[in-house]
Amino acid sequence: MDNRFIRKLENFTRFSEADLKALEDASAQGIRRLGAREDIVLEGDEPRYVNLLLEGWACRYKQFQDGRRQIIAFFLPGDLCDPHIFTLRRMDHAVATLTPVTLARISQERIEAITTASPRVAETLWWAMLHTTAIQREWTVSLGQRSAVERLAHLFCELHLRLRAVGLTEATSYELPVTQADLADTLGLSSVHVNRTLQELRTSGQITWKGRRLTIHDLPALTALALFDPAYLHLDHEGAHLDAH
Amino acid sequence: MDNRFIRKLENFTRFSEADLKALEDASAQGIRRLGAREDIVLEGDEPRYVNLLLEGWACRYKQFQDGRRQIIAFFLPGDLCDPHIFTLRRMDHAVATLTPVTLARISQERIEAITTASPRVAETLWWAMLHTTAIQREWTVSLGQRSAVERLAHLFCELHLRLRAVGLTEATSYELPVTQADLADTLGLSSVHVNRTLQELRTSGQITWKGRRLTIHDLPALTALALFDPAYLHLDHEGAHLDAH
DNA sequence: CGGCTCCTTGAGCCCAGTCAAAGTCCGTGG
DNA sequence: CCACGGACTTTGACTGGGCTCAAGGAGCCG
Repeated sequence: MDNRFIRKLENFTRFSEADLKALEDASAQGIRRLGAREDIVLEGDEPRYVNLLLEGWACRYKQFQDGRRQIIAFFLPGDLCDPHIFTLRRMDHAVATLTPVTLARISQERIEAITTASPRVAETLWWAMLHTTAIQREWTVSLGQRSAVERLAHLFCELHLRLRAVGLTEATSYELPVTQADLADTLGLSSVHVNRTLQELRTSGQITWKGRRLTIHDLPALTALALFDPAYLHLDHEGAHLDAH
Repeated sequence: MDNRFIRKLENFTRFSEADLKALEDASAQGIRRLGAREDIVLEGDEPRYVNLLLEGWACRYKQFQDGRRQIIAFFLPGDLCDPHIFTLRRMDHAVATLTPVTLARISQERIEAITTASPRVAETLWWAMLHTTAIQREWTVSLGQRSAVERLAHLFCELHLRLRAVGLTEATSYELPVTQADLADTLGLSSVHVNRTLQELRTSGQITWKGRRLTIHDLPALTALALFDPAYLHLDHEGAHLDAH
């Protein structure tokens, strides 16, 4: 299966044929391709569509007048930006691509149609939203309490599991198509310090990061260093009681 | 009106008599009183009820084995903890009181009943959840990009508007019933540094904080210092098109 | 009045930031 | 196939915001 969206959602529950068809149809609507570092949604925009990321990486961010920028979240393939965003009048943050991406645009009506048609799908979109907010909380914890190495290690562990959930990892490695400056804006560090912290992880033999591919050499050790507990991702088939068949 | 919950929700839309009755009834269920610094929900618990905070302050938090603690969110009177939390199997964080509180416990069935009975109420609970996650994003920005003074100033501005939305401010002041250590765990600072930063705000004439009451002497100046933009709180009657009558 | 808890202050240190320059990689065009 | 340019990474030297440790003060409650 190459539909990362459905693949992600099936980490919660297994769909029926009808569910699958409805989700496939929804993710084939309004396909757009964008290049790297393009804005998808601007702060202040009126929400018009739900954007579904099919390929590539994007991010939420907020930027101050003085240039400081915080990346608030990463969108990975299969991630849906805010299924209920229509309730709000204006976007309070921006969304931009990090790499070239493929997006689907899903209308409010279609979201309503597929959730009305299947309570299982409705519940699963709820789950996706709770999963997203749980990540946001964990980022709050990282920025508030973790040191530079811990933050970096934690992010690498999180990305490993999120990408694995959509089939985008090899055994111990994955594509990490962002710059050190992006990581700096994500982790609340300077890019110089991200660079030095990466070297610390490299020389201690924890990771390799060459030509966009990150390899984790000792995941248990990195997990311990990061104080990483995967429970908050809720990727462990928690909707088993809703499974089809 | 002394129902802070309804008062908060009416910052989004105006309810009908039937909506009001349903919400009043829901917030009168399973009333509990707890003292200061008691846990309401533990990390790892199975979610059983939605907790509605009627009086007092509480917080979400996460704590590491080594003692580091991050307060992830404040719950103020009228705040509802996670209306859809039942979808998840286990809590990935804890909730505790900061002051003595009064809580209502709302069951999953009742939440479903009132949202099914009134699409307006359903939409408003959606709004409340989006409001909460927007605050979480802004805290991410604060911890990632704002300096100590800016973080403190930003928090004071945010609390001012959130408390005003439920009628808990005087013109320029409000009750701030937390310790400097709590603020430290919220802002990712040490309590010593919070103390020094508070003095900076005091000696520059921005605030007074005596006997639990915080007074902001020049809100525009504090807003500017904090780079505070209230848009993310979405407290500006954004559901006007849904108003009853 | 004794004993909490919380706040305040001082001294010294360190993690991470800033500034600046050089090195590397990669795509593009001649 | 090489030269160029731009984006990104790496390194060095220095600075500073915020941390730690520690002790003393203030307020409050029984």
